Amino acid sequence: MIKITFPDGSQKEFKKGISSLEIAEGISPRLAKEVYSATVNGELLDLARPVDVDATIKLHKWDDTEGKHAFWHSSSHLMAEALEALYPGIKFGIGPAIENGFYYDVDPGTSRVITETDLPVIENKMKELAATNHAFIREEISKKDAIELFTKKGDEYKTELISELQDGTITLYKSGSFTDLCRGPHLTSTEPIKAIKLTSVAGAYWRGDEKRKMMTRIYGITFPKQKMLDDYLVFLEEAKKRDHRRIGKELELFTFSQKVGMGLPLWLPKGSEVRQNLINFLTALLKKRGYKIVTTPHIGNVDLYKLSGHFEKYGKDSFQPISTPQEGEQFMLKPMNCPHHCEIYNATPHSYKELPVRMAEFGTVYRYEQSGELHGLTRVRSFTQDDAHHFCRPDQLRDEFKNIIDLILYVFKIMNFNDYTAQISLRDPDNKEKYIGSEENWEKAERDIIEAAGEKNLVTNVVRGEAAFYGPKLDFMVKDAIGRKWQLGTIQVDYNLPERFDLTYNGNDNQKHRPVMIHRTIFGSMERFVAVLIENTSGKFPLWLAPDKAVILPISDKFNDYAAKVLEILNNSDICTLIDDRSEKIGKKIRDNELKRIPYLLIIGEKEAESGTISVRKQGDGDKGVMKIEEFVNFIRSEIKNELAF
RNA sequence: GCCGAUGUAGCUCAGUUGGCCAGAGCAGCUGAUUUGUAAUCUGCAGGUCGGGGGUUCGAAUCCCUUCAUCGGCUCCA
Repeated sequence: MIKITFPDGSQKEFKKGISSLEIAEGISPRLAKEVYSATVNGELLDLARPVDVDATIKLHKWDDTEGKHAFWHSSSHLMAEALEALYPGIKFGIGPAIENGFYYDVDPGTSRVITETDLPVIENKMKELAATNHAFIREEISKKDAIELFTKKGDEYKTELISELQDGTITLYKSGSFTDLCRGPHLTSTEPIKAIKLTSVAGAYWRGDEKRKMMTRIYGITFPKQKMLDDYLVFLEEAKKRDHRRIGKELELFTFSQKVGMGLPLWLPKGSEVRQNLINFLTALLKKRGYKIVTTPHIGNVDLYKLSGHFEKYGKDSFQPISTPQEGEQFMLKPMNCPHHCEIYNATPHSYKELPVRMAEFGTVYRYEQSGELHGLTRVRSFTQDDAHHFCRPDQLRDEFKNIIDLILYVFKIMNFNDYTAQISLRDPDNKEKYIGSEENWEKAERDIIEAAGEKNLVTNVVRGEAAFYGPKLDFMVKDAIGRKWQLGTIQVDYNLPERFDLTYNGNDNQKHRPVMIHRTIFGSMERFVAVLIENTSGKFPLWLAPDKAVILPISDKFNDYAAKVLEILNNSDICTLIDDRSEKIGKKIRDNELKRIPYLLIIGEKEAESGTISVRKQGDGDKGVMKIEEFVNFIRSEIKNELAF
């Protein structure tokens, strides 16, 4: 007998060699039906695997990531089986489960193209195969046999993958007529897969290398119940309505022009208002926290970027240098603000007593992003960073770092961004030559970041190989409407630029010392931040950010005079207000202005004109009753104050 | 940049296998109406069917090319 310990601490004895599935059945047959994989002694396994020793076990249902992953991973094999049936000779790359569903990278062979119109056919084949309810069978295989098997099959992608695996760790999974190289775990059978939707098809380089073959990637998602798929599709439809590109157009916030150039956003008046509100908000915050605001030009001499190292690394992929009438003189559109800020630091001598120097700028930068990569306001070629650089003594680094974390979290709280993730990006330990700076400095910087985040109780995931070339960083990501993650705030330690620009301060020993530099943004860029804000609020900005706070709706033309008077009072009280004096019925005016997401609708008719009041309706929330004009002014002011108070 | 898809009025979309002057709703402008909490009615105006080239008696529709957009990949200082 073996002893099994469950997550709640309870223990039970079972026969040696029992499977997780049988254990689940022993608890309840219903549970057994809902379980998709199990973690046994820390190892994620198929339900069918026998348990031979005393173990702690956790059974994974749909609600666990592990459960979903087994479900979707098996679905991806099911799709592969369908593809093999429909496209004989098709070759397979990798087919993992992802955050929402799964994909498989395939090579249909020359002269065969899979497009979206083919997806329903593949979907139907999958349903047909799923209905036959065949099992996923695990099999261990030697490296030699595995290579032989896939060589025979003619699948060079699989043989390439196998060649990099260690002998003795290679497993195959068979389902129906399809055999795949796979680590697992998988469902016991295709039986639970009830609802199937293939969502899109896209190109993807084999192993992410743009020099290698472009595979066809087919995305799909499956569920154990049709209702869950229907709900998911409705969610996607709803999310589309929150797309910032669509709302930006609807609410006249920003636009793009082919004549101006792709990826170069044009901020319309209302969008500019939102943007300016954000800038004013953050500027006030920065001044309180000891930042000094600076301003630098949009261009810089090429030599500046040669000195900083950016030219060597990114010069080829940037907007190309601008030549001047002067022979040999070249300027670049600035792709970042740091070199300019370094030179500002260098303009005056610094004592250890005045450090840290905190230098901030809403700096517009230009980066030549690849054309296929541009996306609304989230990925553009010109954008304004809420950039800042902290120049500090090494002993101040940790505290500076923690202060910035505080600031970012404070701003996210005001913005109601609750669903963010924090990622610590470190060097790729196997590729250290990719980075500049000394080993010693890198190690210290990485340690400082990890410890500062720890001291702030920040939940982070650590990713190796994602660091900037000059230093490690801590990034804050917020999701858009359909769950794509975008990096907003970032804090980056840099021991490199201070060396290159020979930045110094006088220590208490009257010797020159090297400051540490921290790069940081909170919004990331005004463009990306506004985009994410739009998608998170579906364009219903909080009152303090809204470009127009209220709109006056006279019930008929007879009250236009009184409406004009109210308008003047409100605008004079710094409450940006519009008037809708069209000869339309009040219902129509309400509808139109509700759709414009103006926070307050002020309805004015005979009663209001006589008593000097307004009837207040809150956007999305209906009638709020009658108020004196002064009362409303104070109400709006206190609302805004509340929104910004934490 | 790469793979695939898409491009018709300011916006959202119709336009059967190529065939008479390319349609609708919303928005806009007219005029009527003077309205009490999510759509009043009338009339008008709006398009070189992304651009260029070709096939054809005839192209929004077929072919080539180019530009842009969308979904991904790669990249992201």
